[in-house]
Amino acid sequence: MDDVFQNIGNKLTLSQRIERTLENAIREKKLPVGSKLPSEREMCESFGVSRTALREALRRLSARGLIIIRKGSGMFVSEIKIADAIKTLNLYYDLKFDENLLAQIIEVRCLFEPEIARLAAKNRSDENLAELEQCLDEFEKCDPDNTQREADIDNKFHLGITKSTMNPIMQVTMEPIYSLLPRMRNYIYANIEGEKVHTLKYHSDLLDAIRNREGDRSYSIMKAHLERTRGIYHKYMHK
Amino acid sequence: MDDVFQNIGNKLTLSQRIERTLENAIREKKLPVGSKLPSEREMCESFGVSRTALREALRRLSARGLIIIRKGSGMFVSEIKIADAIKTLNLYYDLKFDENLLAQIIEVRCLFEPEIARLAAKNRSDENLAELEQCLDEFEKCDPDNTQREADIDNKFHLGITKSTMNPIMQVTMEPIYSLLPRMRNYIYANIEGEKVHTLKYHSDLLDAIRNREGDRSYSIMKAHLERTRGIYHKYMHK
DNA sequence: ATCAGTATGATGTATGACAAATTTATAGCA
DNA sequence: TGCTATAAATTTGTCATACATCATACTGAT
Repeated sequence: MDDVFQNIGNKLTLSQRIERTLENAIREKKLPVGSKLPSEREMCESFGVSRTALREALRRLSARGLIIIRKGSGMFVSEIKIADAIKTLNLYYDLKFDENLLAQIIEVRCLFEPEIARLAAKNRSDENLAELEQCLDEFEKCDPDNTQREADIDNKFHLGITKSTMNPIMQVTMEPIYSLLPRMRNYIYANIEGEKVHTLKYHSDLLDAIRNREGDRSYSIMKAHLERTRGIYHKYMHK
Repeated sequence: MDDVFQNIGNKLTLSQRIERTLENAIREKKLPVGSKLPSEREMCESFGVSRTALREALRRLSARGLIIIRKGSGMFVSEIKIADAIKTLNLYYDLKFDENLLAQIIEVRCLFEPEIARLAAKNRSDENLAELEQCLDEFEKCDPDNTQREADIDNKFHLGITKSTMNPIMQVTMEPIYSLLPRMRNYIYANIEGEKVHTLKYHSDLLDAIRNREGDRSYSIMKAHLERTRGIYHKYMHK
């Protein structure tokens, strides 16, 4: 082990210790979600620290999404949302962004989404179906010049299929992928002449297969759909 | 639209505006990674705010991993790490944890990892191979009573395969899944009598297939490997 | 009972002071 | 000149106090 000598002089600051204490209390559900924290004055007293140190700990916790602070009202244990993690991932991608990113995303989608479509056909609920139908409808009616909105609806459709797997981990896993797409809207097939018709056909076929619980067919259609996207990328984008 | 009257009173606090300003500067790389921020005194002056407000903004940024603060030294723009996002996800799972989680994870792995194995066989480098070989070796030599270490090495092997796809998005996408596994070590097949032999065989076969760049075979072995895991889960764990 | 105004308590910001850690400058020496 | 040890300056961490701003509960008049 190389890390024998580490973590000894690693003194945490006071506010970090406070942060950790509160975080553990939340993790162990001594402070359940939705509950109100004591006021700053009270916590200062019970911790025996200044308001400054306490507040800086609370700022950190709120930045991480563990608590929400309402001015004049109080502080509450917050339900951590996937969105918090996705925000961090997005920031990561913002700084790591390179020209290969789009190709890599398409590759991931080609690999994962057909399987997702298969599972969705098996597990979908009627509500899922309704949502997908609405997406398709919106997509159909959408102004072709509004490529931004088009891409958003496209995205929502695919996310809807992922939700239909009824496996929340699946959704959490794929969310960051989908959240990456909007930022590269302008590079995406949506604004390639005549592509909307194809997308519409694929989506409509997919919906049909999922409605009838045809797993293998859903798989195939999704595969063809994304492979076409990949082809377009290589033809038009990849210089 | 129902939201005509929304988002007007939604005033951000001063420290939040400071946070956002600095965050944007980092995103736009006006403050490049590794660069030193001005001192608190200087920023207070240029922003025209108190030290309190500024510091609370800085605490938030450091909590989110955008900057690191060194007492007596200064503040520096930090390279955001995937680990930051994964920490948030882990917190999320900590609070959302229910008995279905393990089954859901296994399902995701059954769907995704065979495809990953196929791609890994195609794209792996010699370095990837060496890492996988080392994992296998360690796994073989590992004390069977040390199920914790065994599970960690197992994990590392699978993560190594994901890395071998040479697609960083793939890695980022799967990392949270793998990071979930250690916490459920005690529920996992590792401590089921005689299971190590099977795992070893699967891993060794997988390595062989990946070495020879046999994509389809890698797919099949991985599928069988994980389906066995799923079977064991349903047999032993799922009451 | 309804509504306006008020009192109270919560968080947000400002200021000044000192502590603690680090870096930089300085003085002394070889 | 170059090195070392000490001193000084700089920077972040914490404390204390005061006041501003927002949300809610209370009060009282209509």
